[in-house]
Amino acid sequence: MDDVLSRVFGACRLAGELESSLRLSSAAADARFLLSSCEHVVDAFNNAIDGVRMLTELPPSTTFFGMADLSESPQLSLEVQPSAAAHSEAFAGGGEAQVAVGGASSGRRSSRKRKEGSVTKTVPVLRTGNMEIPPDDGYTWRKYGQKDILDSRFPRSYYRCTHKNYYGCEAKKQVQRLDDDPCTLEVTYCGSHTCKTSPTPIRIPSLARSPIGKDENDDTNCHGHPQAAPTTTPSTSIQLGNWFEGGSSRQEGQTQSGRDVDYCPVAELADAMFSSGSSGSIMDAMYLPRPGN
DNA sequence: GGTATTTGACCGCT
DNA sequence: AGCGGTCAAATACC
Repeated sequence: MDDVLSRVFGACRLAGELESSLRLSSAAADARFLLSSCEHVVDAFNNAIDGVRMLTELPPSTTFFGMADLSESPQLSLEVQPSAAAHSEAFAGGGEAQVAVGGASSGRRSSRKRKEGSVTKTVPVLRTGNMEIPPDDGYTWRKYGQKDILDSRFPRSYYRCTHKNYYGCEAKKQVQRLDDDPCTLEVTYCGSHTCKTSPTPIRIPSLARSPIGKDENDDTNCHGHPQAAPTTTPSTSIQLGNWFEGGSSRQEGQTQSGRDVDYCPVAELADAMFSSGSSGSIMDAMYLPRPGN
């Protein structure tokens, strides 16, 4: 119950902070920012609604409240099936996106192994100069595979949560560039981030080879954004910072000097302020159409 | 030296 | 049998 209330309060706070930021900054003139900000608020409320539904044992919502209108936008549409955990992840990064859960987002791929509860989200590739930056989803990912897909010009990349070994986090995602729109990525999230809910890491000595000194006393988790867990909610100004960047500040590997970093609020703030993005290198390889394609 | 990425091989599902 | 997903050795990077 507390968790549900926290979600509600968190959503209210997000809305209030959005209002404040719009009053205080020139962000109001930025349509992109407005869109992603509104999405974030809607997401927070829907997360709360799902929590309430679970409490009342009503069937989970099949559509996000208010999203029907948004779905008419060419920039954003949603198609959701039950899975509160999964959909909360899909929204971790905000930004314009299309979301579908349980597969069949495009109907193009059979995705036979796509699990129930998976969330498919299409996100635009952000361009910064010559670089194409995938939007940040707020988590840290480690690439574990790449595969040529039968009817796709571009390979599909497979990522798992960087903290899999340490927290036993089973979250995974697949990233693939769309054939018909190379400027768009289709990101499929599978599994939930246990690393975000577990205050204490799962100690598997043989597996926990990640920076022990850093993680050992680190009660933070692998994500920098609040999901619906207000107890670890960083300041919204940080989130807004990421939104301003199109959420591109962090992506695969959340690296600093090439290594995974569990960031503290200060580092996060600095990151948000200075757009210290490190993404791109991994995805670049994926984005480049292979010769012959 | 430690960690992340790449990539060929393997496994299981359809 | 073909394909998608994952593993793990090799390699790259810091």
